[in-house]
Amino acid sequence: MLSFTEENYLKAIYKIYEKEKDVASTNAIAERMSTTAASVTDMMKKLAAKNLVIYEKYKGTRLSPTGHQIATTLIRKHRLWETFLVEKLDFSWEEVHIIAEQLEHIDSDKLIERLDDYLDRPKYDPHGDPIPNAEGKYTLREQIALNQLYKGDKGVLIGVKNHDDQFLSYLNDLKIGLGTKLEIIDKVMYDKSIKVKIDDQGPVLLTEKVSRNLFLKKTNQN
Amino acid sequence: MLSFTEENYLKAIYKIYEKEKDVASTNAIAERMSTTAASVTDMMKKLAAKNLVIYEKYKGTRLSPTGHQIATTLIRKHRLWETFLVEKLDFSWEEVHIIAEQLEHIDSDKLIERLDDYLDRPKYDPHGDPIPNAEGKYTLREQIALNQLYKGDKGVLIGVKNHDDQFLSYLNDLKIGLGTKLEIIDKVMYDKSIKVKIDDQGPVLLTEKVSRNLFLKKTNQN
DNA sequence: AAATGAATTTTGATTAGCCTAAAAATTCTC
DNA sequence: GAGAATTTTTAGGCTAATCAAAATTCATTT
Repeated sequence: MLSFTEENYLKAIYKIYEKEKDVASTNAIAERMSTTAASVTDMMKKLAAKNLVIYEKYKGTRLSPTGHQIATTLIRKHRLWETFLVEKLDFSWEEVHIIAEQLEHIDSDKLIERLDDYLDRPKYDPHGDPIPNAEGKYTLREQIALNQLYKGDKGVLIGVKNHDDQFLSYLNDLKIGLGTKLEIIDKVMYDKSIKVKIDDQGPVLLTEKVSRNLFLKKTNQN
Repeated sequence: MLSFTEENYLKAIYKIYEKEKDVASTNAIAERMSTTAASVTDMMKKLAAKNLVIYEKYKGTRLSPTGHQIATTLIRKHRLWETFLVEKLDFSWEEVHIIAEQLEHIDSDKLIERLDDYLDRPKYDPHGDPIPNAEGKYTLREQIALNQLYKGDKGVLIGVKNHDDQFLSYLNDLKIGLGTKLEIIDKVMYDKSIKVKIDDQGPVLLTEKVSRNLFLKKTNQN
């Protein structure tokens, strides 16, 4: 049985690996866990002794197959719970992360599978992130960030890169959510801001910082 | 913020108090928590320092108003989650306790209230136990143990005293659950066993050990 | 009121997770 | 490739929660 803390370390390593596609450095793990490098070194030794990670002094840490399995299960649980909170309990997408951080540690295989069934085996969570299946596999969709599109392009929002409270609330204010149709009216070269039409509403100006964090499925050809 | 462990201590004290209507002795708490009296003494000092319990050396421990509030909230959460697991995820009543022991520690007021709404504000959990409301109040029903009834009496099962896996599974086998109609066909004075008709099925013999643990609402007068 | 036995507390240790400060290894820079 | 800067590890210590064993207090009996 793993502790809450050990599980969180494995998840942190997984997340770093997802981005870097390389070993997770001690400092990177420390930053993600809001702790010190010294604590990370201690924990890596412990997890290595349990064969959950492959740790090489001064080189960094990778997940072992077992560690990887545990990490993807945590992601699966997290995203299923987020889906439950939004779909069934009517939470909004910026509220669910904190609660799911707790729920993901509930230990019951049967519970996860029943929850998955109850939600009709969803493939994506309320932020558009893929939900791994029981084997840890998930399917990525073809998606492109809004700032990569051109004037005249149209698309539907299928995911967000940033899961920040503030960012998501800002999108709520703009009435932008998953499934929202967006069309690029104009791009301002000077500051890379983009004027978009939102679900047939009047046009709105989005800064590059925002448009970079919106993933669309293109609905026009070219 | 309380730890998982501190919360469990408060719940243990509450449960002892529910039964004994008196102070909870150090040994009684130790037994419920499967720990030693020494550990309990340490913890009582800590909880007393936080004003969650009233602890008097060598005398025993009672809950403070704050401690009582926390304990009933835990019971509330536990019973709501059990209800969720049975009603929505189709678990059976003997499986839910272990999982709810974990879920009850999830910290989010909004989550509890949303869950309560989602379940249509149930008053009783899958074992027939009352669910405290947000203020910690609950309503007891008029109920009587099956072994207190007489030949010819009829009733509906509205609760069970024992929550043991084995006991509940045995009831499942007999097709006895909450809402099941029972009628006393005969009482054997010698061993206090009772012959009952179950929901219009053929009669079955129940030992006193079983009948003592079944709470009914009487449906005949006399 | 002393003695006995049970209940409870104190004492001294252990483990997990974390920290700071110092030392060591690695990487960068010129 | 030597020295500087950065990263990582080691060393030593702290706190929370636990335990076994010893000491204390309480309750009861004689």
